[in-house]
Amino acid sequence: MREFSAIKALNKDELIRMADCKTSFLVKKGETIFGEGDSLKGIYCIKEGICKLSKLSDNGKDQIVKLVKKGELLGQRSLISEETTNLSAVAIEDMQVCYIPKQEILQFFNENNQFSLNMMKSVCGDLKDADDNMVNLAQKTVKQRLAETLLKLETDFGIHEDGSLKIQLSREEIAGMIGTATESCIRLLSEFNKDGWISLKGKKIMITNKKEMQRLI
Amino acid sequence: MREFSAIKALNKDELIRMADCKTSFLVKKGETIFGEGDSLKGIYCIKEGICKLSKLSDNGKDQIVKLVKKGELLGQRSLISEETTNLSAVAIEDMQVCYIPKQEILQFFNENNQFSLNMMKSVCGDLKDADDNMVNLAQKTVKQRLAETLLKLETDFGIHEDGSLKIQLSREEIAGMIGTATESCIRLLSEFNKDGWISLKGKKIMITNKKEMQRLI
DNA sequence: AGTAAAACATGATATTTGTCATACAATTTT
DNA sequence: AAAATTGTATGACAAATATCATGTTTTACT
Repeated sequence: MREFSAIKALNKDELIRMADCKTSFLVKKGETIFGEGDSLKGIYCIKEGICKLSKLSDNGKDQIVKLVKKGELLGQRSLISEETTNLSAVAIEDMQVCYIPKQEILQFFNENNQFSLNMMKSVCGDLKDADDNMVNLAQKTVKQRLAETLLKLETDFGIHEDGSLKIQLSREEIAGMIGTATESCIRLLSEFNKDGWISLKGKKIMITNKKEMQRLI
Repeated sequence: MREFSAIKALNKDELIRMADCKTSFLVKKGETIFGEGDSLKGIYCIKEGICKLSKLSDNGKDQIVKLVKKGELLGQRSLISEETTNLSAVAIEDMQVCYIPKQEILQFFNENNQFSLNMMKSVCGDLKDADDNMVNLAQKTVKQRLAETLLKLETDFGIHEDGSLKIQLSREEIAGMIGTATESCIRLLSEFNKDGWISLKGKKIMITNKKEMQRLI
């Protein structure tokens, strides 16, 4: 029961604790948690790992809408709207995920207003991010978007001891975040590398001149 | 009191009815309801008219994120998140708007779960729209976005007896919706006109070949 | 009504970005 | 370990779009 009162606060740590009383399951890198158009009977809580929420466009490219990490929920929008999902969720690294049935969530809604309010805040946060993102996609150059995305990846997911980004994305995935062709993304990464803004060592990306990159945005 | 129970359902009509017990005020075309970064102490309910929610980008262009019409609320996101607004709200035509203080809204949240749930659904709907929009902005051509936007304007706001769009937007505003330069927008409208997909009579826009436009998207 | 300002339109040109082709490197499979 | 697949890289070119310039039309103003 202690865990159930914890979910009401919807803090990341507490949410994970609540999730502990659920049996979590492993989702391996590249595996799908749910696909576009699935109808969900509950939501998922991420106990470990990162996944991408993306939507396949008609031109065959996968646009990444959001990266979701430990302590966050997946599928709330669909559950609340009582619609099928508009996005797919695919693991970017191995994950531990647990499932909370719809029924249980609705019970929280009814029993505790603070829970509703917190859930609403979370969705509102997503909405703000989406709006900001829209403006960037519409008004900024690919170069600016790449710089901004790299900086955001650093702040959101941190760096290793050697300074390289902890999160590992393929060039195609980075392109999918900034909304450009993979080749363009690769080209710009090379350019940033030559300019000394970043340093590319194999798969690893290290931001070496944050100032200049921020100035570009 | 009947009106207060009505807001809990958050139907558009009922919401307007509730708003009736508030004194509404006139906002003239072009006037601002709130600007970016304002901190709101309540939300607005639109009883009549349409406004645009937009964000000014660094390049000086105004990106329109959403058009809001009769029966919809303004400022919920900011109120729920307890943050300053990230968008500005400007009237596109003369409006009748009424103001509901924060306190009153919070009371509804506490007293009635259905109200919370409905508010949440509304925000979730906005989030879905925003996500879809992101994908369009990132992956579709300006031409496709223009066609899609025109069709959406027709379904969302209807047409006059002569078949022309009821909503009147400047070329600059249309450009701001699809995320392009005003000149590019004008050029494409001319092209659509020449191709017989639309018909331009002064300010009026009439869609004359819906099929072809849908095929493009 | 006459003037100023804003909105609309279009051409010429530059820039950005996408596409296609090809090559090499890294990873996975057999 | 070899072969096959996938990811990364880069050049050449094409297409899309932005920018700048300029003219016309419409709207707003006093």
